[in-house]
Formats: sequence, structure tokens, C-alpha cells
Amino acid sequence: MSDVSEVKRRFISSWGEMGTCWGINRTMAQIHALLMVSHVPLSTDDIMKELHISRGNANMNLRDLISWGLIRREVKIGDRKEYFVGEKDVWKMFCTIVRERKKREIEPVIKALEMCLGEVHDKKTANEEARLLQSKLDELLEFLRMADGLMEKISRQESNKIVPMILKTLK
Amino acid sequence: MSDVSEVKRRFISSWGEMGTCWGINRTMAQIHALLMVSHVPLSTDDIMKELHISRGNANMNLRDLISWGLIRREVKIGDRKEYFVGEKDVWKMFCTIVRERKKREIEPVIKALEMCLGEVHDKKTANEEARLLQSKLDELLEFLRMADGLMEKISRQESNKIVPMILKTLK
DNA sequence: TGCTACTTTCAGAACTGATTGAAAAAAATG
DNA sequence: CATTTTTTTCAATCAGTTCTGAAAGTAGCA
Repeated sequence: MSDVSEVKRRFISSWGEMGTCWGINRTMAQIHALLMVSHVPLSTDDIMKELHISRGNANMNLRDLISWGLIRREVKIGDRKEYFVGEKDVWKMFCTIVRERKKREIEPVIKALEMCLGEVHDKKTANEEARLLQSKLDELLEFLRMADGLMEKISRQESNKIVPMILKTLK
Repeated sequence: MSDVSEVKRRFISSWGEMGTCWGINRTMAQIHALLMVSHVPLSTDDIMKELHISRGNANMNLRDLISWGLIRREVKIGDRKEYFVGEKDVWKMFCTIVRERKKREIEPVIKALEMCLGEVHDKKTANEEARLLQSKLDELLEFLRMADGLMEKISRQESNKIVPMILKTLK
């Protein structure tokens, strides 16, 4: 019984570590892990107690997880508290993360590159310097758009059939 | 002329921002950007001057970029200084990043999950709690192994033909 | 070998982002 | 509407990273 809790705790800790190196805050990843392996909805207080974190911290990260679409609120009738449940389908969870990272990490860079390119175009100083910069930015932009498209399509396929198929295709 | 520098500066700044939200330090991403759009090798001093950073900072992040395989040293004959050049092929750069992130972000979680699962197995307390945890961890592990395999294969194809092909396959 | 040019290291400063906890706000209850 | 319960906010604090700059280390050269 407490052995299982021990393993859970270990999993939560690893998932938190992973979050850290993915640029996601540790607590957010830990809450996510906790809700993934919990088969009952948990209240803010449950989460505070389990992870030894403050109310404010729990609240903030729960909001963030909801805004990512990785967990959702759930109300129990006859209980004022809010409860939270994690997305149970691993594939859906993955699609959500891909979509969200695309939006937060890829799209802004594409926009910025487009602006840079616009400006290089405007300059009529068609010197070597400008030409080289432009071709490099073009190349990067084309690449990022491709990555963007790939993430878009993968994340829209709400099925786990696609990746195995791709894997077969690739040598 | 200085217009081009202005655009360069903008690009470097965006790339640095991107680094930040990818969990990579800002300066490292900026140096990478600088070397990507520079058509000549740059010395540590060039980089310090361009980005207004200290020698220690430049040195440290140059080391890190080399360890990622994103830039390399280059020596000019008759010059004691070290110069640095960025990988010019965008596709190769991408493969490097995928490989590196897989190694740093996916593999450790797979190892941790395998350990957790090993422990759940050991416990003979075959209660509901343990069963549920095990099935969840199994699911996550299977998924991560798939992602790992995909990253492995994509990053081994040192060609930009693959992704367009995949894109065509997907609806 | 001593001189010079350059690179690396590292202790502390500065910065950034995460966390707390108490107070304010909001929502449910009777 | 007053009371109670729960959620949200936010200024202050804390922790972890990054950055600096000077000192130590290394390597080429005469």
C-alpha cells in the first residue's frame, strides 16, 4: 500500500524533473503527474498536502494546466470544493502538448522571422551582406513552417495509429 | 549597411527569446543565432562585443554549443585566436537538436519510468491501487518509447526529404 | 626560458522566475 | 443578507541560474 505511494512519489518526481528540462515549471509538471496517476479527482487541498506546496502555488499551476488543456475542473454535487482530473488518454495528452508548444514556441518565432525578412526586403541596399542574411532567414523560415505544419497535422490526428505508420515508412 | 545589422540584431534577439521558452539559456541561443547568420568565423572577442557579454559568459556558452554539436571551433593559420562557426545546414542543425533533446529529455524519463515499473512489479501486493498505477505507467512508457523511436529515425535521416513525405502521407 | 596572446575557471553579484501566505474577492448556504 | 467556505490575487521572499571580471592556466613564439 505505502509501497505503491512510494512508486507514485518517484514517478511524480521524475515527471517534475522532465518538466524542468522541457522549460515547464517543476510544480506544474508534478501536479500533472499526480493527476495522471490518480484515479479519483483531487481537490486543491489534496494536492497541497501531497506535494507540500502552498495554496497560491497550487492555484496558479492548476490554472496553467487548465489553460494548457491538460487537466479539467470537476464538481462533486453537495461539495463546494473544486476537484481536478487529468486527461486520461495519453495520446490526447500528447496532441495537446504538441499543439500548445507549437503555439507558444514555434509560431512566435515564425512571426518574428517574417518581420525580419520583411525588413530585409524593404532595404534597397542589395549588398552581399543583405543578400546572405536574407537567404539564411528564408531557409530558417521555410524550415520552421515545415515543422509547424508537421506538428499541426500530427496533433490533429487524434489517434495513435499515425506514428507507428510513420515509423514503418522510415527505413 | 547598418540597416542590415539592425535586422540581424532583431533576429538574434528573437532567437534568444525562443531559446528562453525552450528552456535554453538566452545567451546560448543568441550566440547560436549570431553564428548562424555570420558568413565568417567569429572570435570570442567578436562575440563579446556584438552581444555585450563578458568573456566568462561567452566562453561558457560557446563550450555548451560545441557540446550540443551546433557550432564548431575553427583555427586560422597564423592566428592564435580560436574562431567559431555555426552549422550551416539547417536540416543538420535540426537533426542535432532532436537527437540532443531526445538524449537529454526523453531517455532519462524512460529510464525512470522503467525503474518505477520494476518496483510496482516487485510488490506482490496486487491490489487495485497497484494495478491501476502499473497500467498507467505502462501506457506512458509505451508512448515515450514510440516518441523516442520517432525522434531517433527522423534525426538519422540526414535529409530534408522525409518530412515533406510524411506531410503528404498525413491527410 | 621568459614573454605575450589567448582561454578557462570561479567566487560573488545580479537577475529571473517560483513560491509563500495573508488578505481580498467570490461563491455557496441558510 | 450575514456567515462560512473556497478561490484568487499579489507583494514580499526565496531559490536557482546566469553573468561578470579578475585571476589562474595554457600554449605559441623568440
